[in-house]
Amino acid sequence: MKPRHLHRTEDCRAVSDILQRVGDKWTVLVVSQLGSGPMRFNELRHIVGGISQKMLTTTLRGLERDGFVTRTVFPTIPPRVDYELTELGHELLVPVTALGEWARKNTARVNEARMKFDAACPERVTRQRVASSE
Amino acid sequence: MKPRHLHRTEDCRAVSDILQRVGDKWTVLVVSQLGSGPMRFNELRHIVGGISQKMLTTTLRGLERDGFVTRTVFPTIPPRVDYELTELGHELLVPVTALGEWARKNTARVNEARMKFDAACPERVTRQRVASSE
DNA sequence: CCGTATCCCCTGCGATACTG
DNA sequence: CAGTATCGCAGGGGATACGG
Repeated sequence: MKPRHLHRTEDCRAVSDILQRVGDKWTVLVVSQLGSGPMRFNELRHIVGGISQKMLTTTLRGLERDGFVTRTVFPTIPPRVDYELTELGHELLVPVTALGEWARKNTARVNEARMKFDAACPERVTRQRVASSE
Repeated sequence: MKPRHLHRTEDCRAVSDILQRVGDKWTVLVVSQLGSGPMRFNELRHIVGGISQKMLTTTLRGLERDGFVTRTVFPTIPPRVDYELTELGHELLVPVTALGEWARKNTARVNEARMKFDAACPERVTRQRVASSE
């Protein structure tokens, strides 16, 4: 591993790749819930709320593929499937939770900035904050 | 603020919202570069590499709206526009960088998991991946 | 109960061309 | 130089219906 900070493009791509996994609509919500312990499909579905079974399946498949969760099938009737965070998944949860905490604390600031921006925006074209004059 | 951990849906929505900003294709790359100091439009465009002017504009607008960067126009000819991280932007960079570091360190593990999954996949998935066109 | 398959809309995003 | 406007495609993601 090179100690050089050449985050030009090469290295950042892979990082950006993982960041996008984290950033997609449901991943974080699902992983957060699984942080409390293993959970069944519909249990997860109910707790997350608003997620379709298609997207839950897709999300879980992605997480499984990336090695963040394990999928355990109990060949019973009715069938039962448990999802659980792997070691890697728990490790991921650390920086993700930190970011989540930051987000939670700063939501107000972001919303305020948005309202301010939207309020100054309506003319769209004349929205320039010039450096010197005006 | 309630001390209860009712991260059911209410709170997590806003968090997920910001997480998606962070997770979109270019935001992190742009913000990272701006972490080094203010930068001009094309300068940014060149360094990030592979981003279209449309997406750079869109990304920067979003970041500006959320209060993460400032946009300063110098009414000169040719025009010059500087983008710079705000205090909020710098603060965001902290947890984002932490997550980025984690991603950088664990890219190999994720890739390994992916290859393993893809290798073991055809047995459990009913439908095989058809050879893509080309 | 746990999925997969289909349809379909909507948006992200790239390519290109044009202004101030 | 720093955008905006328009087009077009590919993929995300919801609703629904069906299968093991």
